Amino acid sequence: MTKIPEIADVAAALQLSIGLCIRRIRQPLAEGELSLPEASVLKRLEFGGPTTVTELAKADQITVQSMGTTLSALESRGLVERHPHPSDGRRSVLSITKTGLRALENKHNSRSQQVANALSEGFSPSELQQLMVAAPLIERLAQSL
Amino acid sequence: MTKIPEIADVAAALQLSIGLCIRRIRQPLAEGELSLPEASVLKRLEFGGPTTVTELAKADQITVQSMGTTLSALESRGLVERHPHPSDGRRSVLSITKTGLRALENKHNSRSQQVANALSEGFSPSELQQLMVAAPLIERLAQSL
DNA sequence: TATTGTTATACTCTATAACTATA
DNA sequence: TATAGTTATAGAGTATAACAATA
Repeated sequence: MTKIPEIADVAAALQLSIGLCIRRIRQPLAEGELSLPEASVLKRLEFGGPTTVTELAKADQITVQSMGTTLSALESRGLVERHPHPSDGRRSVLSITKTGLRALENKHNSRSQQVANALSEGFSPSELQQLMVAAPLIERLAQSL
Repeated sequence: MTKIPEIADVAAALQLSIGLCIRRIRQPLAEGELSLPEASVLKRLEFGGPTTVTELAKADQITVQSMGTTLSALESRGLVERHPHPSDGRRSVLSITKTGLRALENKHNSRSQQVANALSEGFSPSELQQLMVAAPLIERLAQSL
């Protein structure tokens, strides 16, 4: 019989694990690597097509200004391009460049890929299953903070 | 039959959920609240008793210098105290103060408590169980990054 | 020499505030 | 007025480098 866990125990366990994740993932990247927010933006542009700063900010639940910072960094490295919106002069339309697509393909240049590599090397299928189940729960937790 | 999840799917799901957690938890705290690293230090001092900067840094897997920053902030708010080590003049011994203990007790003044509150309000026992199973896996993932 | 700790500096990712330009 | 975006500034949490004091 599986015992119902105490809230405090779950909270403590998650804080420990997620806290460590935060610290690890946040560590400085080597030259040219993609940070988590950068990879997130590039993936959205790859799969969702060209869009605006405001839409990208909404998708990642950060402010427009913060998204602007990330986009400027990506633009200066030639990974995204800014074009004027055809009908609305206020907007800019962002799209991923060929260089950006190549950056995403590289298996070692992003935290995303490092996560994937770590998973494939150190976890069993049933553990992957358990992580898959937990992911949406963690997202819901984040949403409610 | 539960399907074995694709590595890429697990990686993407975890990035989304943990990434959002990172952004949420990192948001500025209200005056006097405890940040995640601050609460972590206070809890260690509460349960593990007085110890040194180096030990605390090891426990949270950050550099001594970074831990020093956190401790200085806590000290200036009167939540921890620094005392000379009895036999080794190089070391300082940190301990939690009564004010620090009171800060930990307050149910609303830390990210930790916010996590606990969110869990108790929005998750079923079986979901808590699933999170409990995932926590050590996430920690192992973080360790291997 | 090795260990403990501090100070100085910088980086990433985020925020708020104030602004310009367009609708 | 409202919306889209930029620029300026600040803050949290980390890092590395260089140093002083003690073992």
